[in-house]
Amino acid sequence: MSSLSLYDTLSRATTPFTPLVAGRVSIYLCGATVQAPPHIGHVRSGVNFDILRRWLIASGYETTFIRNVTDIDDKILHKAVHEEMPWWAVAMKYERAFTEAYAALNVMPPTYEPRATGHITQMIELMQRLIDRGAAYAPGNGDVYLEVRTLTSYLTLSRQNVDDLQSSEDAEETFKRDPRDFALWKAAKPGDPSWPTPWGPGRPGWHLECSAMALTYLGESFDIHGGGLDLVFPHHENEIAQSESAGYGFAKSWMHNAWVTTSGEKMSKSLGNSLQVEHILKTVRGIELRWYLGGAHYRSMLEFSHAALEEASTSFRRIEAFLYRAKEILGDTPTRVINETFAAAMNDDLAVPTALAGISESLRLGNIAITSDDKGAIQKHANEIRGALSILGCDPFDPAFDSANASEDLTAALDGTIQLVLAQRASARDRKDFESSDAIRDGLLALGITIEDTAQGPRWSISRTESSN
RNA sequence: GGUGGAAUGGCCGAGAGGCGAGGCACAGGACUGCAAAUCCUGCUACACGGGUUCAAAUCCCGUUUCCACCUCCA
Repeated sequence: MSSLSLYDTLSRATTPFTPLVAGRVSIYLCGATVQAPPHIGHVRSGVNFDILRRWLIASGYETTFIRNVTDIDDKILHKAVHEEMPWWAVAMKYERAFTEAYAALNVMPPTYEPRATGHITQMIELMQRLIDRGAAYAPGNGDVYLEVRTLTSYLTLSRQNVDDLQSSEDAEETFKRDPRDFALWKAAKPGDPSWPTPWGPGRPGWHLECSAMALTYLGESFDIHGGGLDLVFPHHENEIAQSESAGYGFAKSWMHNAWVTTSGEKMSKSLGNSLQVEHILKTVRGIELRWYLGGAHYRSMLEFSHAALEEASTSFRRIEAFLYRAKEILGDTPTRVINETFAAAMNDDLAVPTALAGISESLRLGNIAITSDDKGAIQKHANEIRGALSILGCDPFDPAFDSANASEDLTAALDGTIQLVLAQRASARDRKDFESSDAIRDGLLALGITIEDTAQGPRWSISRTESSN
């Protein structure tokens, strides 16, 4: 069996993964800044790293997965003014929206989900340490800055030169010693929320929370730090600067997911609400959206289109239909088995698209096995397909998706009813009264019930009701 | 200006020196009373121009087009 290799943004290479502590993996993922409802780009990140996590767990690692919520930030404060709500109500509202979106897509809840505002003490301790070590300074107005010029290394992740950075226009009116210095802490302005510190009341800058929380939950160094590609600079560079200046090892490797784009462009620029998760979920089920988002390689741009989303839904339903049929024939839910083809693909930097080709092959063989009534082969392929889908978080038998379980009684009653109707149809067909038998089939179809005549007799299923867009 | 990424068949999307990834769509066939589902067959591409090589979608040089980041974006 192959072993896992992952691409590391820092070294720009795919190398064998070796955890700091044998058998254990620690991951910190930059989660949401809760200032707006999630769009599908946000949850792609969640899905991509959820697949990583599931694969690590399946590979036998004990996994600690921290995904933060940044619940204090300029944009949240602006939004609070705009929505005429307290900033903390805005943050909570959108945090819930993210939680719901993650749940709809079967993204496992993190081991812990720390909020920035719950870690002010840790941030103050970290700033004090940075000041003591001469890496940070408090100019006296209440701000605290990290002094970039004192760093022995900076911008190693994005491989830029400090001198090449375009400095911000408003640099002259700040208290910075150098325009590239960044704020660890911001002095309170009138009306802003603030917390007391040795340097005066204020609130966290953007980057500090992640360094403080990673230290709190994962320790001085940990295995993998993840996030969206756009966080490489400045967010992750500044996290590195803070944590390393404080004397901590910090992240051993870095993983970044690519964006979902529209018309070749990154989403945020011209985003209406049409690409919000909530809206997309009116056209496809969560499991189908996940299949779509997780199907592309995590480092490839995913060019969103409704047609492509529909295609993903179609192909997923085909796989799902096979699993349900297999379950009917076998009389038992398939188990989860990881075959070597799938494992090899996943071990190669989570090559999901390659893994998908393997699933297609299993599906074909599984369908052939159904035709030839080879129960052993049906079992084998159904198990392997379910095993693969479970890693991708798209297992139709997962309680998160398997709505049939929730209404067993109703399903049984409906099945009995349909069987009565199908008996009528069968006798019509025996009489060669196809007009009547087709009328029954069409009537059921109009109610959203699809009838298929198989070698094992007629089979019914509920068609998905298109709520359209 | 600096740093990265991308261009593959009607469409989506992998791969990274040699053996046609895969899917969707479409066409033909098998099966079927007809459908549906399923299977089989067909369609066979790597932005452009050079070069290296026995062999290039893949490596090298150049070009074009597009995208991103460069201090508060997943």
